[in-house]
Amino acid sequence: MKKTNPDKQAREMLKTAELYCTMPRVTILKVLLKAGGPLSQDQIARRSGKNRFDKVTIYRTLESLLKVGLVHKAFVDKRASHYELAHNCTEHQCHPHFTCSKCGETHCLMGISLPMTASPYKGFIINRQQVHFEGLCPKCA
Amino acid sequence: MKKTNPDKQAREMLKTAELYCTMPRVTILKVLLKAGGPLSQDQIARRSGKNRFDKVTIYRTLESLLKVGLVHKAFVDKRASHYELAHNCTEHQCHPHFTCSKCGETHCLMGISLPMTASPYKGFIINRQQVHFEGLCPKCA
DNA sequence: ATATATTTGCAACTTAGTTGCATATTTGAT
DNA sequence: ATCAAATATGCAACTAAGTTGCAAATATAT
Repeated sequence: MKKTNPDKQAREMLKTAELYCTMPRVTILKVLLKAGGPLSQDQIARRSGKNRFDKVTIYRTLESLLKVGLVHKAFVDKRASHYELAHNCTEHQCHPHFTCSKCGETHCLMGISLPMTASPYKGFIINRQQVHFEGLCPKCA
Repeated sequence: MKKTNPDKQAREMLKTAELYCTMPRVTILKVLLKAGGPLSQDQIARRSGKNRFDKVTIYRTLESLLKVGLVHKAFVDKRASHYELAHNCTEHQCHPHFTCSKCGETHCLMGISLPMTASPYKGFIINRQQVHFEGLCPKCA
């Protein structure tokens, strides 16, 4: 198992997606890689360290990453969208998320299989599905 | 099957819940009864007819109805929470929702059974689950 | 009818997210 | 390495959902 170099990895993701390789983009990708779960604009900003990007930049970066499919909008909590890397997700179906109502942390439930995509409710065409759980995580239970 | 009187029905719901029976509450309940699906504050306001309540009143009314369990927060779309009557929903589990990405309408998928509540992901206690679909409704397909 | 408990509406605020535009950075060609 | 064209950034100003404090209005029980 080779030592992963997040910086290199981020740059390669951008190059493959044919996006300009800029500092905000590299940094934000690294933050998301490290987090391993969904983050809001605000969380990303606070985890970007010395690189204090304008929130507009973060939003626009996330939009670019969304457009090329590197990132997903995972869910909305407290009026804020949370974004995560699209690893392991098809464009139609992502894993469920679990938000702890005590500590506020969100976890990705990768092992659980999703219900359907296969329930053609008379004429409805499902393009995306989202499953969100709320409760207590192991630490807070 | 007796003719339903929404006004009476709304008042009875409030009385049963031991809430003051005020005009905003009755009206908002009637709007929700008629809609049969989730509505945002804005949508409720526009469907309240001549009774133009302040948005603060609508939010506070919804909060009261939430507290006594008459109403659910169904999902968030375009940064706005959508509320619906808690008919047919336990406090833990509601039916899935389907939002059409073309016309924006949201439908309740009552027939579909939900996946789990029964997948104890090592230590996570699930208190609520939400399933949301996006795609094209029959009219827009 | 009236006192008490509760609700309403206004104004002012908070915060996520957006838009226009001038400046700065990336990139590819030379 | 240099430079022009393409693209991204940051600022300021804005939009819109939702919240808070408080005085005035309304519902309820007696």
